[in-house]
Amino acid sequence: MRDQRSECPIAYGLDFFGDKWSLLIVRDIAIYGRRRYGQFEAAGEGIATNILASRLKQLVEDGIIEKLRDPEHGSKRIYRLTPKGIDLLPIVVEIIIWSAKHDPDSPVTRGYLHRARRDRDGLLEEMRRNATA
Amino acid sequence: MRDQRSECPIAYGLDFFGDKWSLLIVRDIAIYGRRRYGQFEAAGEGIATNILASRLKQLVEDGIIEKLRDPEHGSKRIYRLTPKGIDLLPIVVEIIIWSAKHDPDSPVTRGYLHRARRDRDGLLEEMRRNATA
DNA sequence: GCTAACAGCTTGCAAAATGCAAGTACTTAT
DNA sequence: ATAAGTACTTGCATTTTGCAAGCTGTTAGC
Repeated sequence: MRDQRSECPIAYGLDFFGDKWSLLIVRDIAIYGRRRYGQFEAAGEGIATNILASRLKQLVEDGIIEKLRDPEHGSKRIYRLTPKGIDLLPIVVEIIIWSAKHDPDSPVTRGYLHRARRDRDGLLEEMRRNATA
Repeated sequence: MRDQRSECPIAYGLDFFGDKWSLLIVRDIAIYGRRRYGQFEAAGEGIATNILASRLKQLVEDGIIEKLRDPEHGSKRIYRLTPKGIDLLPIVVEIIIWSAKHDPDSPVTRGYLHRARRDRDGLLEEMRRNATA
């Protein structure tokens, strides 16, 4: 358990994912289907390898993702979201909605936004299925 | 406009509020009704004064909060959420829900969680009204 | 009008975090 | 046996954060 800053639930949550990279890793797994170290590294966000390794380790320790060995390739490691990590998806969706509204160049489609508002539970359910596929 | 890390909407949003302190400031204004520098400082989270000043300045520059002079007290500054900042409230609510689920000592009440799920729009509307009172 | 207190910062510097670039260890492919 | 793939670790430079003291503008009290 992290040292707690305060008893506020927002501060509590931000102690887990209040840095930039943690939610981007969750995004990579949940939205882009990336599962391996090299894929995170190659995601194009410019993360340093020591920071990536450090964040993956922290997210595993926090129970947000899990690290498995690829049975077919001994060198490869597979990262997956745990249920605790999957519970971050509503936060990810709200960030997408916020950015779509405030980024004039946002690539988010009208269809996605429509679905996020009208069928939010359905969208989240589909994301959960994709994240555990 | 910040230097953009990538075109991903999550990365875009996190460039605005991906550090710990920014969302805590939004929380202080929206949930605790704090509006002044001294109240943010005294919120008990341990923020350094130079960081607080720097974050407030950045949030103003980003259009998330606005800074007004108290007409009745020339030294005082009043910070308020802009519409862009108010649009962060759904993210704040999702963080509260996540923390309530995963923090065994969470102070979040069952009533709050019930409302967040069954009357999410109503809760958000009430928060918006409180944030602009 | 002067002084103290209030309010909101700024500054210099130390500590911590982040990132660069090279290197390491284990595994697989040839 | 060697080269390549994969996932890191390491040393060090750079950047960010935070501490503590101090500064500037305004108000309150006398």
